[in-house]
Amino acid sequence: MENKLSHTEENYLKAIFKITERAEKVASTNKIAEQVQTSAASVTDMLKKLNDKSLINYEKYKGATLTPDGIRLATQLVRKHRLWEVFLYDKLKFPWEQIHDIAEELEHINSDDLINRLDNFLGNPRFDPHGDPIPTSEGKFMLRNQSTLDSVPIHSKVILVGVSHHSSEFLTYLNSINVKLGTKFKITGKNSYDNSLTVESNGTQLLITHEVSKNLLVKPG
Amino acid sequence: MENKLSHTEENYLKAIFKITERAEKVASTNKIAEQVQTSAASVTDMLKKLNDKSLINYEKYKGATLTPDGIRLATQLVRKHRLWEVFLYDKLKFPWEQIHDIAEELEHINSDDLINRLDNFLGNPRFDPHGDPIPTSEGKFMLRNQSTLDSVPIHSKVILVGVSHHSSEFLTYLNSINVKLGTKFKITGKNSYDNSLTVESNGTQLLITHEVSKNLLVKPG
DNA sequence: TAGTTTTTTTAGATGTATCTAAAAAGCTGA
DNA sequence: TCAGCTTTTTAGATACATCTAAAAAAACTA
Ligand SMILES: [Mn+2]
Ligand SMILES: [Mn+2]
Ligand SMILES: [Mn+2]
Ligand SMILES: [Mn+2]
Repeated sequence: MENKLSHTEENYLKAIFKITERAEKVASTNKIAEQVQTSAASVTDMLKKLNDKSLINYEKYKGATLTPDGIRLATQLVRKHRLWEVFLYDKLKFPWEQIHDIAEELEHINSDDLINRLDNFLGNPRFDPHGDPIPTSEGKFMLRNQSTLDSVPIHSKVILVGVSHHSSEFLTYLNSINVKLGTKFKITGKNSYDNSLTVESNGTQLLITHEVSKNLLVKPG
Repeated sequence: MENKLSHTEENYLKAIFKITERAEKVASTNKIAEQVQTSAASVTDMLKKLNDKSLINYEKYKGATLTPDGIRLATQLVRKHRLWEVFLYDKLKFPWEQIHDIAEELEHINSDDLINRLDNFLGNPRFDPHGDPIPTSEGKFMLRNQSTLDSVPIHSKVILVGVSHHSSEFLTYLNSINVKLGTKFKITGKNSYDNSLTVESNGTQLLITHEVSKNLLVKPG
């Protein structure tokens, strides 16, 4: 029935999943190219191939969406990625800014038994170290009520529950201003010129640029 | 200085390492082809490439040996393979016949930090679940005094300390006759016709074929 | 609507890893 | 020593993943 996919094919599926997960209805060639860091021409080739394998729906000039099979595979990849991140963080004590890149490789190891044992070994965690929900082996997500910090009203009190980028640079910056999951913020000011915020956190005032605030996921608290 | 190697290149290095580790002085094209399960023609191509990268010494029709750089890389691969096997066995409770194939993939994950943290997390084990010694991060092996079961004299008492094949079939067979690391044997008979042995183990008599006995590593005890 | 710009696809190459078939080299035993 | 067998290499394909440049389609916008 189903042939094994190459790492590359898997990374494309995950990219399309990420893009269509939130706003976008279809994943455009250019968006995918940016996500997997390759040329648009390469993406077109791969979209044809994944379409032939019935993992995506793709028509020339109309972008791609995942089929049910594609969704299932992409969700399993996300599950593996996030469980490995928990392993690296909880068990091997890696800092949160170093785990994403290693998990990007570990997620391609192919064994359902392995990942289910790992899940169990880790105590069936429901969120990864960046606050993202971990799909169950049936592919179920636990969605959480969250907003981005740039969208909450002035004077609100919120708690950081996630970050939408996992890059080492971004997370290292958050470390430097002493911001981590669970950190509480009170919005003390909004600058409409550049959409930056002033917030109170751990008893100190911080300036948060829009570039940063739109990647911080918070809930009321 | 040093470019990253592909999984394939790494598997060839490990194959040459294994072949030249014991008896053979050089690894022949055919031996390597058998080890990595490919054609002799493909091996010739790869030997040229690894020679160009100064990881092996190779001359047409004369087989290959590892250079110091090649030895270093192959030893690190063996270290990674065996440490992952310990993880799968000790932490995830996989049976010993299922760990080799998964470790074959995990060994290619590229991070010194990862493998040193894993080593530490596992309590710096010195042997893997098949009884093979685990190289240190400096590439040092702890060699052990061992012989193959087919070479010990009649009436000897020995303990199983290792197995030289990690295939699921072989290890499942050992499970079926209740043989594991630490099992004690007393050689009660030798059949010179087919080199099979009769041994006493756990209070029962077992017939061990030569094919099996030459893959059982024992020490006196 | 008719440029103009942006996005996407096609065409044509390159590099890696593989294969089979055929040629060449090496080994061996009468 | 040389004929025949074995081993290894070469030659020529294929498949995959990638690229750049050019062409085509779609989307803006004046
Ligand atoms: Mn991640
Ligand atoms: Mn990946
Ligand atoms: Mn093994
Ligand atoms: Mn391997």
